[in-house]
Amino acid sequence: MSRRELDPRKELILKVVTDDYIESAEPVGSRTIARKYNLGLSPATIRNEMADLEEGGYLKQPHVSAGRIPSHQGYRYYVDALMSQQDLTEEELAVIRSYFADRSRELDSILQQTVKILSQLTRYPSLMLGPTLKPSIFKHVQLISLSAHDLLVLIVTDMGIIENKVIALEAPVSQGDLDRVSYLLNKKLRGQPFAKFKSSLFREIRDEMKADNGIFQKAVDLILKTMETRNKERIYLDGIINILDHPEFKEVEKFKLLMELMEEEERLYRLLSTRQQGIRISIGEENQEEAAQECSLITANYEVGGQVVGTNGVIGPTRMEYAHVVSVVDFMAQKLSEFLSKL
Amino acid sequence: MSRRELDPRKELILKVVTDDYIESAEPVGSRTIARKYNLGLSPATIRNEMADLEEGGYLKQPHVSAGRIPSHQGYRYYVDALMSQQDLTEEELAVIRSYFADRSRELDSILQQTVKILSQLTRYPSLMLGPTLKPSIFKHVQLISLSAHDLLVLIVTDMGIIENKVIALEAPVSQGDLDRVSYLLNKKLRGQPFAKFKSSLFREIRDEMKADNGIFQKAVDLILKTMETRNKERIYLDGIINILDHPEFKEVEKFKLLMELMEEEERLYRLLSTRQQGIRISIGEENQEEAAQECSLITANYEVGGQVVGTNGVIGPTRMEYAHVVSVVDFMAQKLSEFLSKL
DNA sequence: GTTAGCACTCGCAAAAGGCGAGTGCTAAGC
DNA sequence: GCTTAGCACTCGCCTTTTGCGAGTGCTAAC
Repeated sequence: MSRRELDPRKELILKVVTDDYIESAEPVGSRTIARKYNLGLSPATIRNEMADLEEGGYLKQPHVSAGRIPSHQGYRYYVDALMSQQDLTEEELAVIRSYFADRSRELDSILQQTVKILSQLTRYPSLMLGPTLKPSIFKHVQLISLSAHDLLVLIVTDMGIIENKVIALEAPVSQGDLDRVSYLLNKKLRGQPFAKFKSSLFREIRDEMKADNGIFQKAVDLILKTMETRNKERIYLDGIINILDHPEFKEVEKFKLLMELMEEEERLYRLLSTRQQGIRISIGEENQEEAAQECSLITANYEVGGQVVGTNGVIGPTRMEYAHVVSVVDFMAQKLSEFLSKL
Repeated sequence: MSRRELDPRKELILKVVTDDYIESAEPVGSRTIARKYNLGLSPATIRNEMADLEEGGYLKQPHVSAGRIPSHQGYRYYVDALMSQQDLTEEELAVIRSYFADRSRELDSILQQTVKILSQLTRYPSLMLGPTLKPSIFKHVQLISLSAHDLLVLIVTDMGIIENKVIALEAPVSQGDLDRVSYLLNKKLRGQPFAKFKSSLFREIRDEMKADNGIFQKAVDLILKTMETRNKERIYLDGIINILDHPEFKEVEKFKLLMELMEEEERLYRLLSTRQQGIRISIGEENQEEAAQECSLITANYEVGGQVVGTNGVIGPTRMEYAHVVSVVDFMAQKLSEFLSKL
């Protein structure tokens, strides 16, 4: 990316402007900088530099008689080259560590809690794309008769429940029969990684079933299809209110746009999903999603056994505490990876 | 309650004022009423009546030179005695009916969907308190080994999955052993209503287990405790953004208060939980919850086998379309009751 | 290249003014 | 005695005006 294309003094001023704006949410003027940051430069000099930075597209002025704020390009440069690394405080580390120390919960609530902690630590809305099935190991399938014609199918992986679906049957079946099917499926599949599930394996099972009992044909088909093409990963959200603490959302309309995005899983999914490794920062218009074009999104993928399985992240105004959030999101993804890998 | 304590003309005027204010969100004046509603009364007469209604506490003036709006007492009278019944439109009926016609989903997503439809039909945020365990029938328990020391416990009722928990074991156990325990528990419990679960039954099972295999003692204890004291019912939410369409929430602070409430399950639980039968309307300060004191809450309980198991409802400004929402919430609860009872 | 000085811009907040919807009161009418 | 026309009055709100101040760009001197 674009780095080291500005001379050191311009970089310094861009950094100071960005830092100050992130903190204050007010356009920052040359006087403020001179007074507050002791750079050994007069306001006039700073003004000249700022004019250059504006010409280069790194800063902009909301209106003529105001100070400067970073443009998207300015933020991008800041994030890529200027931002000072900010380590997590002891408290923050402690919160995350102690959270992951307690292991006796099921997957769903672990993820829900994770995203809650993420929003508490960053003070921004946070999101999470739940883990994919692929690298998991099949643990168990169970068919449970709910009524004469309804069948509950449970699929459990080494990480916990992944899928549960009710299937309507045409012909009634007894729990005993279901147990036999469950037993056979488990015998075939237990301990296998999902990644290995191939159509051939399913066909083999189906044929075996057919020989065994014809009436299960349809049910088994459905189950196998469920296993092959499972629903989208669940999306977890927390701390949406945090966004209201920032002046860029004081107008209800702005907030509403974002809130609408939050209520639509499909769009969130598109926003989050990427198999790119490591931390990802999308600033403003870099986001495809229109409602998020005045926002920045910081995400990191988490892994199980070296393979990316999900994403956690934080969304906020482009004027976001990048340094801090990057640290938290990164560390969180790391810990979550460790945690899930241990399961 | 207070009904028929106003003469018919005062009632008429209170009704007209309330209807108009609900629609327009603007204080309504005597001229407007005379012009718009053709009551055969001059503005002056209406003014006199309104002055009386204000003295009686049914109306109030936001400020001297404005029209009148209903007070909480006014809304209460309106709701109890004046509100005209508003039947659901054919479309609305169709939406709900066709929704409940499709049965092949699992409980959790049914409830999630229900609350979504509720908010779409009413255009207010809607809430739902998930069903309690009590009137359900135990269908299945399954112990699944996730790793050497982690055990997934699943409890399934006739309505679908209800509980799944990970339990840490001290000593490793094999899946085969777990299957045996599952089998025994199921033999004892399948088909029993949860309401019949008594400590004595559990003790009996535990004793039998003890004789069978000592190392399961602790696991079984945990499972039984889970069954006895299960977590709070889940709370479902949808359509929070709808509240932003109403001018009473145009100030972010007002909205934030409500949003904070929505993110705290504990408070929502207190707000919703009641075993009172039928429809319930809480207007403004009648709500205990402070954040909801400028709101009204309309809820109805749903039942399985004649026993109340959960609550669904809608929250909105006190200036709410009571008649319509009451119909929707009521019908929805009814259909949901039917649906769940059929399972 | 840096900086002091200065005229200029312009958003914003407070003050001023005018409008209009709505009221209460009074007195006349049915 | 209830109803209503008439009228003076109130007061929130919208618009306009005004003044302030933060900030700028330019110029000229260092």
